[in-house]
Amino acid sequence: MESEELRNVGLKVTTPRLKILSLLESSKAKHMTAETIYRQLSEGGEVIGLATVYRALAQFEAAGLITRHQFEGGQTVFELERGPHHDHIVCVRCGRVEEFYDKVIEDRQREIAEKLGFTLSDHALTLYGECSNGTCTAKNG
Amino acid sequence: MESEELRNVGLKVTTPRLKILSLLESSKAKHMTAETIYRQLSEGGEVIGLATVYRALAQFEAAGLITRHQFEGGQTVFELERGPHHDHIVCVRCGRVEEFYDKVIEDRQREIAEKLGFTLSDHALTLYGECSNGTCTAKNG
DNA sequence: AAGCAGATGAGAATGATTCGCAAGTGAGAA
DNA sequence: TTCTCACTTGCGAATCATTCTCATCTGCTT
Ligand SMILES: [Zn+2]
Ligand SMILES: [Zn+2]
Ligand SMILES: [Zn+2]
Ligand SMILES: [Zn+2]
Repeated sequence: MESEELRNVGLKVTTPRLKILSLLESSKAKHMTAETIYRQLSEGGEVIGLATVYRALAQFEAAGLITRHQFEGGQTVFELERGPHHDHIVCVRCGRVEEFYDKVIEDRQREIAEKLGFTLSDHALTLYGECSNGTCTAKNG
Repeated sequence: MESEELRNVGLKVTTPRLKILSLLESSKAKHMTAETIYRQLSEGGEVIGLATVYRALAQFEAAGLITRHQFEGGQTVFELERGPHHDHIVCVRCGRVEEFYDKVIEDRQREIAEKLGFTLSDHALTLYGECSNGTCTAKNG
């Protein structure tokens, strides 16, 4: 249950937090903006403030429950931290986001950091391109 | 001369553009924010608007003269597009930025994009970590 | 049931970036 | 050189996303 997740990371179990966490878990869209979460909850009849959504997301992130991504040209999106680490490739035409994991790249990053005298703590890798015509759902031709 | 660069990319040669380009070329800091550029030019006695700086940077980027980077937790920074492509590693304590290029990673990205049915057009890779105590200039201990 | 630290909603405040517009200025034409 | 005009610029207003303020509310503990 989501209540457990919140308790486990030391967050008080409140209605707004539960609703946000539930939405993230049930949504078909893996990557959501604060606005989207706010809107969907509001449309669902919930009385919740945008500020609360931002606050909750920040806390969830700090607690390691979710991760934040900043794709260029778009707003910050959040996704549940489930399953193994992965990076993203974004279609610059339709916005579709695919995930991938590449051990070679992951290992290389660590080696590079070490070589440069850094203790690697995180990384952000996002590829940009156009998805194949068959799958691209871009608005204009 | 900078005038040439501007002409070559089809931009009219104007004082503001020349000043901004010159600053980018002469500055010891490779990565600068629009604000920094604006402030340094203003302190140098130039009469220039912040909006003009943003406009010029956007045009320079579109023309391929500079590249834009968005390191997490910081403002957008710009750097002259000179020399070969490279990615960055940023110290989360002192903010120091080092550059690196890794062929293995670059090649891998292309393969991944292809496998996923994307035509790769760009990518953003930034590593985060702490640089060695000897070189880190973090404010607090 | 009572008490309190922490949480929330609403709206104001921020900070970065973009817009709108009247005035200014390159660069080719005359 | 001067004329023209589309392109530029400075300035302030406007946006947009995100954060802050604060009075009110709500989970837990006792
Ligand atoms: Zn993802
Ligand atoms: Zn697409
Ligand atoms: Zn660089
Ligand atoms: Zn450092």
